[in-house]
Amino acid sequence: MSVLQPVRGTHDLLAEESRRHRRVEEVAFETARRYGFGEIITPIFEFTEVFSRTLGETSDVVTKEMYTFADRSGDSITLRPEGTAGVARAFISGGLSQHLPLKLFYRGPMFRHERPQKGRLRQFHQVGVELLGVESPQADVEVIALGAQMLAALGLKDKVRLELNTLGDAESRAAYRDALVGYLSGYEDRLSKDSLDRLQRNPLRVLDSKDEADKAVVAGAPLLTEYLNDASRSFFEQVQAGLAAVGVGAEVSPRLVRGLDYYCHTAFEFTTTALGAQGTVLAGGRYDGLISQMGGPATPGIGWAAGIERLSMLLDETPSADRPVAVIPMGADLGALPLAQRLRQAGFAVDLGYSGNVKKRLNRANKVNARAAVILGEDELARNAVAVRDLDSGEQEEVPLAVLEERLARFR
RNA sequence: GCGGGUGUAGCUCAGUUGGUUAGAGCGCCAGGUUGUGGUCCUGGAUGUCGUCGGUUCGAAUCCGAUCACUCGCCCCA
Repeated sequence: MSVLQPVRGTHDLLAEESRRHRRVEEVAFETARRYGFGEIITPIFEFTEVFSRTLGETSDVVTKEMYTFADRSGDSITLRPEGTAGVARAFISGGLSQHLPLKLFYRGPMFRHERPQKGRLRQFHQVGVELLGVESPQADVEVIALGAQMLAALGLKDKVRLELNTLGDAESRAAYRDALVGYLSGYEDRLSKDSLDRLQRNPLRVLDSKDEADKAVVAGAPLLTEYLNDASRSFFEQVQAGLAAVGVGAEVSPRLVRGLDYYCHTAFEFTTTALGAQGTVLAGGRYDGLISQMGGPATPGIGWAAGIERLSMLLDETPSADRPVAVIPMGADLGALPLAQRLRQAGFAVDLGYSGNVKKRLNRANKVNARAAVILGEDELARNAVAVRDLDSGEQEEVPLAVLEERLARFR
């Protein structure tokens, strides 16, 4: 088509799409607010190390998906690929350890240089929450319940399911990792190329392989639950019991793992089958080691992020736009502009066309789905009145200018 | 990053075995006279047929490259 195309994987959101997008954002923020979360707005770019150090040097995000560039002073800058690292950086640089526990909500664009697909973009948007400073599994329960409530408020309760797993603490995870690598190394001849690669970079990922041969090997692999120490086992049990107590249904999914290095204990995903290959709609977990790994005071944390575009696609209906009041003059110089101004200042959404006769202006009023029309005619104005027409019923009445706002109130 | 599919007006699409000025529906604009919409009738505008290059007397139709979208893989929200 035109030479002027948006950059691959980016989109303009307008009209219906933008309303769906905003609805997801607003419902998420409102739900988070009820759980005591306040908003944090961090920059959309950070020094590259903020991401490369926290996400793991070998992760896909760091090795091939970051938008990185040198700024004018030569510093390496990266457009944020996710939200947690920036929040963690803000926590440390802002000395927020004085305010624990800290409950933060964020929203905004994220950038990943991936091959676009349905529900997968290069600039996409997330809402997310982080709860910092609480070791207790109560935090995990609260954060997951918040996610579930937000999804329910969006009408998605029946479209998603919650998968839950534990990665154990560092000790359990290390022990299991060794056992798993030991087991898988015995089958290198049968594993797929992808899984041999995973074995090097992120062995737990092999558990989630879709390759049939891999699945056969994985079927006999040791289970993480066998390697959990008492503390980790107890932690996971408390999370499950807590979720049951607040009525959030979860399925334990032993093969659910996380791609990013900083996770421990709880890992969870809300998934759907409605988005093709992109099933994950909201995902997160516990990251007790992250803040200290970045050089801050040891601080536990748990959080999740959800893709706004993915949620937006699942919405059953598009929120309707405002229904304005149309101001329609039947001739020039009838004071339409001052009247529109007066109504706007009184709080009405007012549509005022720029040209055309009455017929055309009424047509336009339909197009913008106006609820009512205030029609200015010379005869009525001579009596200090205007005609107010209910555009749904077609009823019209003459209203004295002095009481216009009052009579218009029902069309708001 | 890898593999498959697609790409014609704002939108959804049609375009016969390559053959003159590329079509439909919806939408848009204008009219159906003097101050009233959503229906109806009539008329009108709009496309570098994604882009670039090649084959041919001639290409929207064939070939190549490229870009974008789309499905799957990797990975992820």
